Amino acid sequence: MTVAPHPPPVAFTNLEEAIATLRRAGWRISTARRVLLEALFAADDGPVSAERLAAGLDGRLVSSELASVYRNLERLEELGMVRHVHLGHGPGLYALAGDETEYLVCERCHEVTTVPAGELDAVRDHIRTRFGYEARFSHFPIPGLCGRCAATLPSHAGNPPTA
Amino acid sequence: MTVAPHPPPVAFTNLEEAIATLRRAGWRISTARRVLLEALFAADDGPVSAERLAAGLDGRLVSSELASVYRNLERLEELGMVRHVHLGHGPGLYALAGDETEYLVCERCHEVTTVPAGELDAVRDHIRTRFGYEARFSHFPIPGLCGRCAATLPSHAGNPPTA
DNA sequence: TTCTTTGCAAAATGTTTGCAGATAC
DNA sequence: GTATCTGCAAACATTTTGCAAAGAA
Repeated sequence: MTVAPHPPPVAFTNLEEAIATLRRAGWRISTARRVLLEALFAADDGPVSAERLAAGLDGRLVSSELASVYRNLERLEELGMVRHVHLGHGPGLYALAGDETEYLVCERCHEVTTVPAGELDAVRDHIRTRFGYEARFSHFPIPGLCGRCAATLPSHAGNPPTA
Repeated sequence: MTVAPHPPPVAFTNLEEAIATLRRAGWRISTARRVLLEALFAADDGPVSAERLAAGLDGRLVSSELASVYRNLERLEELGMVRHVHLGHGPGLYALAGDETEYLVCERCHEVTTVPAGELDAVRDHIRTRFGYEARFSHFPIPGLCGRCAATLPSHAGNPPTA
């Protein structure tokens, strides 16, 4: 299975632009695709599972076939219009590219801390300099322990103050 | 400054010590468990899937039941003697705790860069200071692009086909 | 008309669970 | 003797695939 590269900037800010982009890329615009894009645009509470997309965001929108949703998400990701993250052990969660929010996830209490794009640039710079590696925390999140859990933990090491 | 992340330090350096630790924790030492520990100690080429452990590292050792392997790995992990990583989309990979090697994985070519314990301390410090969060890269790796792929990639333009 | 895409069903993959019998202590 | 563990089979969750029919261009 293929993991998408850095999403190229396929410009689009609304449904019609997205559709135009797909047309330009030679895609046929089926109902299933239009509906999937609508769901992606309508998903305002962060990345969404394929299942929830297929269910029309729990019934708010027209629902569609899970298999087609997966197929289209995969191709949209290759195109750079969609990305997906794994927050913990559940299903992958998908979102329109462009929102490059990153995540810190607590392994213990599963708290998810949202990190606005750019705030990890210093970390990325460090990793690039040291390891020649262009880190991207938007596919897998950064796992670890939130301040609270780290403080609670049977302290065997210098654990962080609850910042 | 930064010390071992998550797993509590359950001390053991060989099979017999590990078994003694389990006994102390009230575990019964079944053949399945002994065999699993043997496989974990014998796994010298990095973290191993449950399936490969169950297969006695491809036949080199006695094989055992996959379900039991999962059950025991889970409990060993709770005890802090085992940890697991997800490198890419395959099965989880397990290793004895103590080796806190971390990983950088290229999303493009799947190259895995091994990072000796401690070398990401600066990154961890930064994240702790900034977000009050004790990062641990040994469960999910840091994803991104290796130097070669990042160079190949028309920095955020164009869309190379994913292999 | 032609080639892509869908919908459905079935398979594949990775992991978890229920339970009766085996086994460590 | 008894509570823990195992082995097996079946369930489960997520994702992928094959294929005939539908539909976009």
